[in-house]
Amino acid sequence: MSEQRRGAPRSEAARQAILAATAQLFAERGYEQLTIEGIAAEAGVGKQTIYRWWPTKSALVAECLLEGRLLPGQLTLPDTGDLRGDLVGWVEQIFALMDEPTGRGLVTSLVAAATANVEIGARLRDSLGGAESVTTRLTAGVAAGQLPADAPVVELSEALVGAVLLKALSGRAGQPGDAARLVDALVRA
Amino acid sequence: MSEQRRGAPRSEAARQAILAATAQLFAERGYEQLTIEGIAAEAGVGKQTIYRWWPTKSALVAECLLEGRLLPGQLTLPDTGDLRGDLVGWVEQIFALMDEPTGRGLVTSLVAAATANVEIGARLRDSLGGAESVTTRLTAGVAAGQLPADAPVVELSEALVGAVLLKALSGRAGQPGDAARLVDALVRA
Amino acid sequence: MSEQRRGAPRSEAARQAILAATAQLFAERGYEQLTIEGIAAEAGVGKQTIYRWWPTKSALVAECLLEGRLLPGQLTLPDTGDLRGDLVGWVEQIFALMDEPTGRGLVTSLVAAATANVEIGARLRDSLGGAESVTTRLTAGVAAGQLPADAPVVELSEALVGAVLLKALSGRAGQPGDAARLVDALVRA
Amino acid sequence: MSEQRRGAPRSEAARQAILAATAQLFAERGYEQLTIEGIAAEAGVGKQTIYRWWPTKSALVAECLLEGRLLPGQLTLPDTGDLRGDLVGWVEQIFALMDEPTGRGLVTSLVAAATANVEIGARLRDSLGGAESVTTRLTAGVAAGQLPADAPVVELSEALVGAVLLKALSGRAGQPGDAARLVDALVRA
DNA sequence: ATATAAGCGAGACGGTACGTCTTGTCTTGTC
DNA sequence: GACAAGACAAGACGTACCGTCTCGCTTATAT
Repeated sequence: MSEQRRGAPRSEAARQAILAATAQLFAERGYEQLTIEGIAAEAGVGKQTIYRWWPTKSALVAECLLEGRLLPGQLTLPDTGDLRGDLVGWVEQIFALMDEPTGRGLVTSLVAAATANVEIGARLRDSLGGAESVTTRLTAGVAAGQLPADAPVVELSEALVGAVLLKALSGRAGQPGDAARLVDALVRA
Repeated sequence: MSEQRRGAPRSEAARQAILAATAQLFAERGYEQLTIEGIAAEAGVGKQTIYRWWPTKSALVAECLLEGRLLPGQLTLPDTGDLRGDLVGWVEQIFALMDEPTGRGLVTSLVAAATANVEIGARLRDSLGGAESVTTRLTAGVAAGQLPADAPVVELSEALVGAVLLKALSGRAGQPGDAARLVDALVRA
Repeated sequence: MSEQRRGAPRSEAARQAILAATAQLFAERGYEQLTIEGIAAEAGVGKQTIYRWWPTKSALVAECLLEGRLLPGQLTLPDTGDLRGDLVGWVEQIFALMDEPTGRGLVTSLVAAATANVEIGARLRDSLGGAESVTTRLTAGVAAGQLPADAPVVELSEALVGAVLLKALSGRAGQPGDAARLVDALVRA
Repeated sequence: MSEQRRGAPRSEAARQAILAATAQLFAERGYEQLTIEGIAAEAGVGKQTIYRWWPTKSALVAECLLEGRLLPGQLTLPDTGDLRGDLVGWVEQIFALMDEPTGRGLVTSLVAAATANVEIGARLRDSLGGAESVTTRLTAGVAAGQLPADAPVVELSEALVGAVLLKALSGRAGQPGDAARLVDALVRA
């Protein structure tokens, strides 16, 4: 029954090397400077091996993002019970990240990647905030009575993440008090 | 007294031709596919004339944006007295624009340009919303008593524009009702 | 044991097309007007394919010269037994060639190429005269008793070829009797 | 009667600066690397001032050569009474010059210039040897009875200079004894 | 066992665009 | 009107990558 494929199976070692090289070069140089040839050389792999499995540079970056190889892990939004404090802390973390040149490059590179690939955009929204962390946290806030029962959690989290991205793009991060003011504007009593 | 420059002055004709060609090719092909060589050819200009006055492709795009050559003019946010209605209509216009492939390309291209150049980012925030239209409209709403006197107009307008951009990036525009829900989430009574 | 090369082997078709294009454009326009870009276009080849195998324009021309693609074939120095007659005839042929604009361009272009590349100079000396034809002919003359046994054949042939080149450079070819006078000055008695 | 020209007369200072700059850059970089822009910059002169008076780079070089700004002055062929010794010494001087990289560059650059401009070729033949020095010296030798009365002085001097040039082009200068052998081959008792 | 396929590293290939350099012409204001 | 300065259209330079295409291995079924 099973029409079994012949020939060598895909090399997992090559796949790992490619994704690792992509993540490293992305971090070092950013999305624009990322080249397939550079990745192939760094990974010790033929270019064809990349083109065989990923149609575009952006697809490759999307897979890295999905595997969590691009974003630092500590950006998680905690739940200490203090909704406002948690949100402000999280936004401040992101602003601090964007104040280092490294961090701003990371965020703009991710956004650049997102402009090239809707899937990266969706992924980025989810992993930066969207469904996963912010929405969850807001929903918890509703359950805890810190937000009205009918609070539009999805819209609020998109607005929060969007405002952060916009600040990243326009290089406006970092003013002390910004984070608190933004959170208060969206999640006020 | 007068620091007198010598040599031929900058050619305004060349400058106009270059900006016009940039705007046209940007609209036709987007930021990524935009090439200095293509612009020079389209404008009937030597490449050096471009490099003499603009250091990068992104600076050239920034100047086009500043001169209003990239964004359709009809995106202005009106003031009919009905704050909520005005905002919802404006967001719906943007969502409608992004539903056409042309429009989404335009917005993502602008964002891509913004990732390459902070000035473009700032400009984009201002011209899409930021200070200029949305903030003004919200301030008018405060004056009209439709918003509390202490409403954080700057933060709210950044959140609104940011949410719109985020939807553009993640390809999520267009669900009917989205615009209204977003506006209500931010500017509720 | 065998140092095995990997990757696609060099394309002989591309090599032939490049050399043919070089020879054609050299004949049409001369060495100075020869451009790598023009050769690539004429040959239907990427520029990099030229740069991959030849370091400079002059190296490319040297290879064409080595393969006999630049000089007309009929310039051979015959051996009819009449040493003086053979030499005079050969010099007259060259002077006649240089009287046409094409011919003078060819020779000055070859010399221009030689100034850029010692190898071309050596090649040119050999193929125009030096070791190959004139020396051989003079040696035959020695054997036939038309020249003294200790005649400095190498120096004489260099002097003959040198004098011809010098006339080519100074545009002095073509006076009837010049060829005979030159040969007599060198190979008298 | 005299149609009097109006306006400023040609600036001799500019002319001198241009020729001096040309000679210097020619010596530093050679004919191929010589650029009108470089000369103008070095001379502190507008490009147009060069184009106004010289049609081409080669005409400019020709004028330098004519004014003796390109060749070292010590290359004169002396007349000590010893014809063979004078000639051998002169050829050895030239060979020695060509053994330094500077010297070979100088000669090949002059030849390159000659390929671009017949006038330079004629000038070069004359100033390196032709009419001026070698022919004169050989004529003196005839008068002194060191050469037969009917010796073809013009042809011999062209052959001598030509052989030297050919050696320069093919990079063959410098073997000790070469100079003597060459002179003996042409001017034997 | 022996075909038959596919994957792989390597790298040549036809292209496109880069950013720089130079050409020869032109346009200023100064002398 | 010559001059220094320098903008301009044109186009070649040599480099970097693109995405495709051979090569000669090295695995894996499938016969």
